[in-house]
Amino acid sequence: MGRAPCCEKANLNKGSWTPKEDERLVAYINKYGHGNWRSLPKRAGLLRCGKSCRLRWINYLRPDIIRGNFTQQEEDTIIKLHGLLGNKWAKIASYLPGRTDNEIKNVWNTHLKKRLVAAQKTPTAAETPRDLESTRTTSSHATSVSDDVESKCSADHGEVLSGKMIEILDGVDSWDSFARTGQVVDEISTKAIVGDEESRRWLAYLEAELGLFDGVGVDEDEVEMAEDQWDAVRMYFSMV
DNA sequence: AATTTTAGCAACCGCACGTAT
DNA sequence: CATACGTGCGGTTGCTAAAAT
Repeated sequence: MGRAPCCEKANLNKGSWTPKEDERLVAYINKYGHGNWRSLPKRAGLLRCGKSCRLRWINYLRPDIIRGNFTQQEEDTIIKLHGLLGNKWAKIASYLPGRTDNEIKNVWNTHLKKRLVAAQKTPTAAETPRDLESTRTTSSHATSVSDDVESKCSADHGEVLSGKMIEILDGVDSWDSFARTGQVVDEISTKAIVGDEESRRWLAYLEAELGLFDGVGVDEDEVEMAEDQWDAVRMYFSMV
């Protein structure tokens, strides 16, 4: 038995959202919350599929979205997390507050993948072989990078390492966990990370947490991690 | 200036997973 | 336990703007 379609397709708008539709969706969610996405369009008076509304909200209309170019550090983080996690865009996004899985996926496919391929052919100061080496601590998850780079990424360090790292990643629970360590004390800061300083500290935390960037820029005094989280990291390195 | 090609991005589609019944 | 349903994720498509010819 096939599943019923997620929504009645007839007479629903598709394609780009109009400002009017955006306005209506934002107004509704601000007032009532999204609740059940499937029934939201009808309640909000939108001729859209619930999935379409959800996507539009998550990727574009959410107030805590950071729009604009990715910083070098964000790009480095994506490259290295992709090396560990593969095409787990949602997981990667959870380590980059304000960025969406869709956006990260697009950046990867349009910029970073090409850069990695180019860097592999002609290593530069920015993408040295050592830099690339750190991305090769990866797993079988990776499937979408160019075959050349991807095969290199998956070959060297094996399943056990990445598996344990992923366990730690799951344990750390990304941004929310960071917030709970006391780096971010209030709900507003947690939900609307826009300050450079906040982002920088978060990325430093991430670096320390994952051993990214080969220790560059990591300052343990500044990055106060919960003791049990440091324990997880120490345990990881003792296992490797 | 007109046309073609390429790059970037928003959105759609189908599947998988978790949960309720 | 089986089924239906809601949600989230990842792959892919298609539109638009910019760059190249």
